[in-house]
Amino acid sequence: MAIGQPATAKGRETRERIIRAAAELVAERGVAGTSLDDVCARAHASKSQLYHYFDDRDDLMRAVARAVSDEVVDGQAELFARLDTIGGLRAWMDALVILQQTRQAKGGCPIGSLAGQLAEHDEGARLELADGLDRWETAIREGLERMAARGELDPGADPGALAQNTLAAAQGGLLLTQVRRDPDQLRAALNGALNAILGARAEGSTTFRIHSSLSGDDNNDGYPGPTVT
Amino acid sequence: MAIGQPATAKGRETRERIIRAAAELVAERGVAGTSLDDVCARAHASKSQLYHYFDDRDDLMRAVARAVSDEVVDGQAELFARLDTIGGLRAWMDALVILQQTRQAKGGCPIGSLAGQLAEHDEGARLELADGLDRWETAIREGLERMAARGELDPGADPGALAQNTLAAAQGGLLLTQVRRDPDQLRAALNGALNAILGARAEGSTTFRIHSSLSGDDNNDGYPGPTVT
DNA sequence: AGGTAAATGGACCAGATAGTCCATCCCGAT
DNA sequence: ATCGGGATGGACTATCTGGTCCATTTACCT
Repeated sequence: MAIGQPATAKGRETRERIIRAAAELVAERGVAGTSLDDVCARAHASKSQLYHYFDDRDDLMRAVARAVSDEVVDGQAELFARLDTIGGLRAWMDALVILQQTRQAKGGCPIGSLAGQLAEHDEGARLELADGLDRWETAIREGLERMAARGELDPGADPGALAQNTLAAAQGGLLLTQVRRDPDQLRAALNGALNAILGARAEGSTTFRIHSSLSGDDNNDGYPGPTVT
Repeated sequence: MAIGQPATAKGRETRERIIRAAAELVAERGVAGTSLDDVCARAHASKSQLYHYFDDRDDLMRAVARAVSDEVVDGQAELFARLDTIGGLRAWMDALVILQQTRQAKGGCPIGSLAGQLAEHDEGARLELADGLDRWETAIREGLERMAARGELDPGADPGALAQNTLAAAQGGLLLTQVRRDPDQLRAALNGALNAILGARAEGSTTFRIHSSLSGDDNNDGYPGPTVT
């Protein structure tokens, strides 16, 4: 049985180093392509250290799932804080698209990608990833709720449903982006989610056209996309 | 080097049997959890047969990716044929949700799931999966185009964008369904996509409320979901 | 300082796995 | 029938990988 949490500062450092190395390798080569020997080598650690802090391979991958979830969610914290305005929503979406562009559409969403590799194999890992998605969706929902509290959303609008929808669009868009190696797939999907939110704005808050195309550039309420190439 | 296509009927049969066995095992245990010995055992074949028809493991997995793509797309053919009406769209979405319910939300989309496991590892497999998604999206787009041709969609509506959006919603919804073990996630995501299509209907074709909630049951144009439990 | 628990080094093992090899068998064409 | 190539059987190997073990060192507390 492995130690729960390291007792010393040095121990915590080693544990973290191992998780980080494992997460990097998993991102590069996938779960299956990552061996414990590889992890040890990159972390400058020995097998005994790895098994001192983790029960087995699955336990390590669970820790990786948690670390990845934390990184994805925490990494968007500043953007999440501004999700209570249309501009903030656009900024968040832009950031996601730009990130995919810089990554050349490789890898997809770290959480979504791990899901396909771990969800059916290890229940604990599945729950870690579900927790990450929950925190993500919660951030979106709370932003929309703040908009609603300011009266900017139609009273009949459901921030929870809109947030769920937006997260699904992000995940689906990221998957299409990964498989097609085309960041535009994410942009288009998020565009659709944004239009759903725009359609739920309170009447009179801003004028907009009802039957607008989802992607037409002549649509003021459409999502023009980031300008980075 | 492996034979391209088997020369005899018996050979074709064997090759197919191997692919089917591999696809089944991959669906059950994932790519990483499937060994070639397992595949041989289930296919009642020997190693020499496997290596007679495939170059190596990656080559086999590429064939699996193609077979899975075909199965997913061909398996929806009858539903695809009716995607040119709102009722047909609903029927297709219902079928997807019901399928997830019967599978207890396990596995997600076969194509999407394979994507996370193969896309970054093997370019050929990625292309096979991309092709499957393309055929899927094409089916949706052509349905919407038939609606547009009948004048049931707003002239400004973009069937291509709506189809892309719908596919992204399906994939995102399937991923959320898998991670959260909740088929409702798919229903909600498809609901959003359907609302986008409903919003693009030609004016006057049917009355509908503009600022409707995405999931409210009091919304006649919303997507009530299948009644199966 | 000294003792105790935590942390580390690294050899070692058993099982699994991808891939090889060659002898044999089957079947259709001549 | 027979002959040649495709199809098959299945043993074999080299390597990799998860996991174990124990001796040794280091860090923390009193």
